[in-house]
Order: sequence, then structure tokens, then C-alpha cells
Amino acid sequence: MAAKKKPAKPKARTTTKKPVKAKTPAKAKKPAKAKKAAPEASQFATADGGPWGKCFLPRTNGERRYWLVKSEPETFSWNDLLASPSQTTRWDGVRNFAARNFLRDGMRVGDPVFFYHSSSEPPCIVGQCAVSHAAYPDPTAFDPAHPGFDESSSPANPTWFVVDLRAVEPLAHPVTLARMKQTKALSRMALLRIGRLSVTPVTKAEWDAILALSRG
DNA sequence: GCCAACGTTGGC
DNA sequence: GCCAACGTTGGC
Repeated sequence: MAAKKKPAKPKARTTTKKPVKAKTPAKAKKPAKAKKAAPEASQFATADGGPWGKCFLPRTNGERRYWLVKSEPETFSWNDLLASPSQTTRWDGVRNFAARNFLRDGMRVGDPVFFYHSSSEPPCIVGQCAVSHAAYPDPTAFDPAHPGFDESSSPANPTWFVVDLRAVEPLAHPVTLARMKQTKALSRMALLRIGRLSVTPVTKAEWDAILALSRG
């Protein structure tokens, strides 16, 4: 996600939907085609959860997990988040099962989340936010007039979910994708391995490495 | 604008 | 269940 939106198509961006559009982090939705049943996606749906299966394991008391959401700034930027009421937005528009699973089954209130600008020059992480409300059904999927409409999702049996994200603080210096690619400690980062996913997990070590880059 | 990496769809 | 065609994302 977070990618909120972009120009004309709905992307899934994120959040907000409010006045503007909603973008979503990631993918966009597609205009409704009718999908049918909904396969659970691939590499993330393996029995052991795939390479990022730990994201879904039970937590120890007070354990935090770290995430990254993407948004195209033309659709929904970090500044748009800051300008939102309570600097909080609903991260809607996620229409990818792997991203949905991280969002719905992995994220918990209080988890730190990096905010990444995709399709920007340069693509980079620009801020930190936090999960302020755990997953709930994405209302944009229920609205036939919304580009994120998906007839496979209903209130009784929702396919797509959102979380609420609240801004915490901008990075002192944005950390570009190019810089992340040059950083050894980030070589296994989900963002770099599956670049098209709008919601990805970040390890504590990766989180700290990125913050260190943002200060330097 | 190109293209790589994937997800989705649908025939078989 | 396989696979080819197609669509989307998003970096470059």
C-alpha cells in the first residue's frame, strides 16, 4: 500500500479516502472485475508462511513488529498524511493477497511503519507512522461506485481489509531505494525482494539500519 | 517508454 | 493442474 494513488487509476493506496481518493498502498484495484473466488497467494501462503511466516506467529508480551507501506505521492503523500485529521488515515485500496495478509494478520496496534514514496524521484522512505487501529474490512470494496469495488467482498465475508495509520515523524533525511540497495544489512529486505508489494514486513535490524541511514 | 517480475484468467 | 496470454506495478 501505500501507495496511495496515482493518477488515474485507483491504486490501492492507501488510505485515505477521504477527500481525495484513496489510495492504497499498493495495488490498485482494479476495477472491478468480478473475481471469483480469490486464491490466496502464493509464496506467502505456503504452509510455513514462506520466508516471512514469522510475521504471523503469536507474539510475546509487548513485542512489536515493523512494516513498510508504499504510496505514490501523487495519490497520497506523507504531507497528505500530516494534513489528515489527527494525522491519521485509513489505509485502503490494498488488493493483493500477500499484502492483505501482512496487513490483516500481521499488523497490530502500535507497530511502527515506514512510509515509502513509490514512483517518485527518487523513490524513498520519507517518514515513520504507526498502526493506530487494527484491521477491519475495507469499505471501498463494498461501494460499486468506487474504483476499489470488488464484488467478491461483502460485509458478511470481507475479502479486503484496511488499518489506520497515524504519522509519527518524518525521517531527518529520506532514505532512497538506491541507498537501501547499496546497504548490505538490507540485502534481504522484503521491499528489495518483492518490490511490487505494497505492504511488507521489516525486521528490527532493517528498521534500525534505515533509521541510521536517515540520520546520516 | 521500456521492461522485469508477478498475479490473474481461462482454455485445455 | 498446467500453461499461455494478459494486466499491473514500479524502477529505470
